[in-house]
Amino acid sequence: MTQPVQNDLPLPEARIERHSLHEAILNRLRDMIIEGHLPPGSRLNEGQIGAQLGVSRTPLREAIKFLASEGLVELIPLRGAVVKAFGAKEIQDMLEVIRILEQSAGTRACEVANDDAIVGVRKLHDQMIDCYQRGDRLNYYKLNQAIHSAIVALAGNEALSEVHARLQMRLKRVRFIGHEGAEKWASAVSEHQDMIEALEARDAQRMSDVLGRHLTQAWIRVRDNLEGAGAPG
Amino acid sequence: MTQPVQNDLPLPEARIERHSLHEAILNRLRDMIIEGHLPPGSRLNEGQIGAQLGVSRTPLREAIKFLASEGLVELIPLRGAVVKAFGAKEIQDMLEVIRILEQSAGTRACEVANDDAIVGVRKLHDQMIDCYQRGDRLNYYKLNQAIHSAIVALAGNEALSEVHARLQMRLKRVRFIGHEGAEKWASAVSEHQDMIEALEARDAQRMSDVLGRHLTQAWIRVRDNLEGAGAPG
DNA sequence: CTTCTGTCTTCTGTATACAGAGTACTTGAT
DNA sequence: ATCAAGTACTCTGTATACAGAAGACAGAAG
Repeated sequence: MTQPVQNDLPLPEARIERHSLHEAILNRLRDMIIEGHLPPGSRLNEGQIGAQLGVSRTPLREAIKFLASEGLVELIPLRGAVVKAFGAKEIQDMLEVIRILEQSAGTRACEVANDDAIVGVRKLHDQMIDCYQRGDRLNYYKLNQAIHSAIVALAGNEALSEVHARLQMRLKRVRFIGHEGAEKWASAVSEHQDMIEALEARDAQRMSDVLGRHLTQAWIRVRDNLEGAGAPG
Repeated sequence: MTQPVQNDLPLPEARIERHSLHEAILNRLRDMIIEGHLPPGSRLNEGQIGAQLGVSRTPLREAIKFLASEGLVELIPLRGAVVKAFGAKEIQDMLEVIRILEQSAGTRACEVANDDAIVGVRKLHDQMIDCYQRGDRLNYYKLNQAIHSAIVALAGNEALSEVHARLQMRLKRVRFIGHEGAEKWASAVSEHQDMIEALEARDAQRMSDVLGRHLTQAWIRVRDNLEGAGAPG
């Protein structure tokens, strides 16, 4: 790490800025958790991960503490951190809170969102439909999350967006593994279609209803894919 | 700066366990922020605070990262952490999210809470009324928070309770300074009276209504006490 | 008097060192 | 062969050391 660096070469983006190490480690750890490289319940070996990431334990531990407050890992005294494993009940509860937040945000969005922002959501929606038709699950998934975040953002409530983002982050892994069948995917797309129409019509009641239905269905879809997902309870 | 520091950390009863240092530092820092010892916008000098608490910078920095994820402090690259200063809009937004959460929780509580738990809330309420009649503002304040947390807990949704607790934590300082006048205090008590009655009657609609009113009023009460509270925006 | 610049101090960010608890392995007895 | 106790290794938690950036200050130039 403290090698004699030759400074006449630009090294376009290889170099990690001192001040961005924390963020960099955070993102790497989140990815490792979400992508299942660090499975739920597994311990985070600081020495090993630090070596793997090329940083010492000090900033790594700080990042782990940050993740602990985010709820992605759990701190166990004298035994370090383990990747948090969510049970079915916990997942259901989180999805219910997300539902509550999105319904409120959606209702508010119909009242206060400006037209340009709604057009922005429509564009995301069209892109997502495109991914659906091409069978591009990964980008569909990403756009799906982006759309939900965007709708929440339309409400113009920073705290609401933040809380929503945090919960969505925790569920990323759970939803990441869920490869639902064709008909479930189709119904999800259909719900999204209703959603964007309600939004464009600024029909708050319909928006709230369809969001409620969508999130309830989301839970059902997740639950069915939850058999051996290492989720106790 | 490297003076022999007198260990005046908690030391509540004898020995501090190795594994509890993290929690101890966290609580101390939270207290220092909530009680205004570290005013909003001020930088956290790691050396100074570490000496004051009798710990080295390493565990202190880890606690600061944790608080950053909680939203109590803000990390500024190469400049450390500063106590987060909330503007009026941010406070209003947070209170709105709390309102949303409490209304949902209150509604659900009327459906699923068991009788004993409701009796528990009633006891807290009676204690709070007692504090009101004795003019004991500090304990009134604490019981007030406890009651709201308890009502949310009645819904039996861990994620909901956690999100609610986090937001309430952030607002602790703001509400801590708010010394409202007699008539405002009286109306708050009156709202709480409605609240407990609605809960005992398991009247979900009324519960949601009174909670909505109570939280809206809470914002008004806070706003009026927000003049020179160092809150930009 | 103002402003710019070079230097010095202070503080953050990271790495390394060390002590103690946890974990696994080995050895001995039943 | 199984189980228990002792031992050695591993890993966490904390302290200290060090490099570099930010901020403060003083002196010189305009």
